[in-house]
Amino acid sequence: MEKTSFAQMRCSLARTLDLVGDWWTPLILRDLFLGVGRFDDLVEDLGISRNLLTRRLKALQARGLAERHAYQTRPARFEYRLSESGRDLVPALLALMAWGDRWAAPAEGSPILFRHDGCGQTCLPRVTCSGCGEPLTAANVTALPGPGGAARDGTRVVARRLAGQR
Amino acid sequence: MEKTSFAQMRCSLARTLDLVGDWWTPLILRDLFLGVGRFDDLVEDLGISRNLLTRRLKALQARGLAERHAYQTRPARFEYRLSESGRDLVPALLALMAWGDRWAAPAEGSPILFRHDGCGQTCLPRVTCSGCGEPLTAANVTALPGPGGAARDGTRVVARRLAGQR
DNA sequence: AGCATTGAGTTCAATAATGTAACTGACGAT
DNA sequence: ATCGTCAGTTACATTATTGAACTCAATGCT
Repeated sequence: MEKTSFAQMRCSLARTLDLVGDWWTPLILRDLFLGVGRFDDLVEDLGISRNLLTRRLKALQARGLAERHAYQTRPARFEYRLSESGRDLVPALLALMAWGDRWAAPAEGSPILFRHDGCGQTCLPRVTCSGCGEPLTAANVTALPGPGGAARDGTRVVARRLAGQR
Repeated sequence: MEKTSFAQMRCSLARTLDLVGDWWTPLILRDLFLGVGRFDDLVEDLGISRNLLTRRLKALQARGLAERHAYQTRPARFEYRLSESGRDLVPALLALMAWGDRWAAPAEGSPILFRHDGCGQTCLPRVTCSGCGEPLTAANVTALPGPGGAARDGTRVVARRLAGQR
């Protein structure tokens, strides 16, 4: 009766969630991105319990999203940093933040803004098509069966539908 | 000793996770987007237990991300659909899927592809700056304090750092 | 009419995950 | 010699998730 793993599902969203979908994990990644990487700072910033933070950080290292670096010896002290794959996840986190700004922002306004250094402006992250650069929406994208599709747990019905059967 | 709520945190990512960050919830939203909206179809597709699906669907309705529609009467039968805010979340889910395609894809390749109807091409969702259209990365965005920032649980340390104190 | 089937859930018991709080242990500072 | 900091552990209570069986109303089949 283990918690169901999404790792074997034939769906890239499921596999992503298996790696970073745990409660607290995206917030930890956000903090690492923002430069909050020490154990006690994370505890204070998030209000997460210490034992759970320990487990999450170990899992993030095991999964390759974060790395543990000693920033001093005697006494040995460590901080956590994003790995390459962790940094690559940041834009997706920004997209989730942008949704929160639109649909769940506090009355006081956005707590954190982001500046795009390229153009210097405070920006809204948008999800766009790599081909033409236009914004993607639920209304203008169509799902197609991919090469790795299969009717397994996680996409049993979806795979049938995409294949055109029922 | 309740599960910690992220709803009151002064961070749009935390507030987003409070609404859709539960285990299974993003996969349910994916299925609703793909047109799998009936109770038994969701159970079969995902392999989720029925009582948990009941809870998740009720929560999604309560939070305004999904709606319950009768598609026939006598006998009364229902299906779930994305609301406006739920549809608006789809691009962020696509961004997460794109990350999974890069970092956690099965050997067989992407299970599902998406076509952007505007340009007709199979596309990679990218997160870009609304101002200039360039892709956002962890390296080219800088966090700034926003109007709703506050040193509360969730951003206690981050808010201090952004404000320039330590 | 009698019985199996379908859709949309409930109920129940066992196991896993999370939260709270106190504790450890190696230093360094007063 | 004691206090404080950092980076965790340990123990225990409370929720969550799982798996399986069960309900209930309305048809469809024979």
